[in-house]
Amino acid sequence: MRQEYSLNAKQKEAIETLEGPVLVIAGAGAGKTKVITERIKNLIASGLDPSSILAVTFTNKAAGEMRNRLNAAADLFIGTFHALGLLIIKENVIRLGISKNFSILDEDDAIKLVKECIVALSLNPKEFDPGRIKNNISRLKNKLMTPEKFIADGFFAEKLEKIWAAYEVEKQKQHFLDFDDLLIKPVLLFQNEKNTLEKYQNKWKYIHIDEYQDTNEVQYMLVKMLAEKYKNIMVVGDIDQAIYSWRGADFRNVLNFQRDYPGAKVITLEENYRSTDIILEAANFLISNNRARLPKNLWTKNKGREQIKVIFSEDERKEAEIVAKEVAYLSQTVPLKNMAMLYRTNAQSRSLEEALLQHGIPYKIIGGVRFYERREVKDILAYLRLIQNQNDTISKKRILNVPPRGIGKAASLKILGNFSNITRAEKQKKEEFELLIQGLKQDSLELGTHECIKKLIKKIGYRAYIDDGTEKGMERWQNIEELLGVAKKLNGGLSEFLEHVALFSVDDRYDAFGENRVSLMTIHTAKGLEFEAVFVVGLEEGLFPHALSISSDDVEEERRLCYVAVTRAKSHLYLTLAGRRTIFGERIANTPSRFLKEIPENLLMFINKPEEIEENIIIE
DNA sequence: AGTAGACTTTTTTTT
DNA sequence: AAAGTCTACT
Repeated sequence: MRQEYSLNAKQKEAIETLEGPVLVIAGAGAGKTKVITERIKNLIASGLDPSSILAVTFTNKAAGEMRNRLNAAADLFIGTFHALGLLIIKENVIRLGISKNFSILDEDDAIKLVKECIVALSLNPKEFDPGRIKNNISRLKNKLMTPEKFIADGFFAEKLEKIWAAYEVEKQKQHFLDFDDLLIKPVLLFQNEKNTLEKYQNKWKYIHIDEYQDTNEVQYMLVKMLAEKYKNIMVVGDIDQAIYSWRGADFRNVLNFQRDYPGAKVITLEENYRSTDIILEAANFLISNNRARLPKNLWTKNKGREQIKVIFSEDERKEAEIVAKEVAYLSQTVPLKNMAMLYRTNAQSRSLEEALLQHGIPYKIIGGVRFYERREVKDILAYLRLIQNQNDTISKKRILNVPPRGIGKAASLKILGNFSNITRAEKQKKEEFELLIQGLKQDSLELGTHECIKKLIKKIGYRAYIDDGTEKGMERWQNIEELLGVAKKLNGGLSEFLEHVALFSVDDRYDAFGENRVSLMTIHTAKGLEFEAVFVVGLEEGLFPHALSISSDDVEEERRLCYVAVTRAKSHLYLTLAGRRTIFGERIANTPSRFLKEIPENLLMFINKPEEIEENIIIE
């Protein structure tokens, strides 16, 4: 992905400004990663101790790429906000009153815990959807709100507060931190202990923040605190690529940078080194429909040879079929690994996959049902979490009878401590289970994680349990083998392994130089990547922009998402749409996305365009 | 305690 | 349409 070109004047200015606050506004493909890495190189070349440099990225993938470009050796922190938070927490567990054996709750388990709290409060989980409640809690936490400070107005808010309070208590009891805690705890620590904050301020004197438009309030606070003393901070961002507001991100942080850091130098990078002029012009027209933005006009020296192809098809199957055929055709000149199919929702990958299989085109899905969330993987991880943190009842509950060892619902409740009328047989089962965990704990102290997991699988007979000879069973076993592979590669202790599993997701495995396959992923996942040929599928009202964003009046974020999608393409761009689509097993007729109409027709080449696209609704 | 079949939910995006 | 959850029966 490295761009081989000499630096332009603006880029030079950015990488040669080594002191003070700097805001770099960098459009898509303008070389922002290059600016950060080159500036870090300059800092090190000027004699600065690398360990006083901090670089925070939005994804692990971006962090990995940055580290590659810095030729690995340099000893500095490059990582996500969550990894940074975890580092600070681990160095201050005692001050924070957190058990050393804490575990990180993944989103799944966090929602489970919320559900338990809802049930414990005698509320109906159907009325108070655990996932939605968890979202609400998360949004509030990311604004540094607490259940105590929260002023509940109205029935729902009152219940929310109760559930939230119970959730926090339960987390404390079971030695859990959720993703939000990884950011909040350091901020609270710094607010309460100025000398601790100062220690970190003195440690990280030169701070770099990537994707600043996607920082939320806690992240913003954390950065502000760390940068306050020396004010050597470079943030890089692009408001037009802000696509995480639903997660609490606030692109106004970019707009406020000059207010927060008076005298900040502002550098705007507008020359794009990625796409053709045709693709860029389309992107510029599209995004100019947004009101909330800073005027910016990306330009390029790349002359495009082909228009953007807009392909209409009857339904999602035909859409996938055409896309697969086009990929096969393109593959004569463009390697598969330089092509990507991008979609709004994960569910769309299915039809694409089927068509690719039929055509025998190798592909890989990035993201989707995430690896660490697969049932068999979670089972094994639950054992490991319980070994590490005996207070973790979420994991205990999960594996008490997995594989089946005669502990049913009733016995399970008693063993988890809710009842005292335990029978002799149940008591024995309980003791056997405890013995098993103790034994495994001993193994984990004596063996490396890889060996430890192998022994665990053997002891509980897990392979026989999941690998039943069917194709699915084989696949499950393969996932376990992959997990073993991760453990072997990491070659560290159990807690290190569990941390890795908690903070790194599958998309981190994406490798631009790896196997020759087409990539399939959501547009969110594609942020920061680039491909010779890009297929953006499903450009229909209701899907993209998504119906939920239309009803909540947030189409501008969808448009930014479309802008991100379009600007991933270097030379070939395809926009496809279907007249009807199966959603929830129901055939739905769709009209073309408004985004298509926002691109001037002279940049487009229509294929299979129906006579009257507006009246493309057919009653079946 | 374990399972087959009914019933329900899913699909917005994720560190 | 498919996967997950619940229920009632063995």
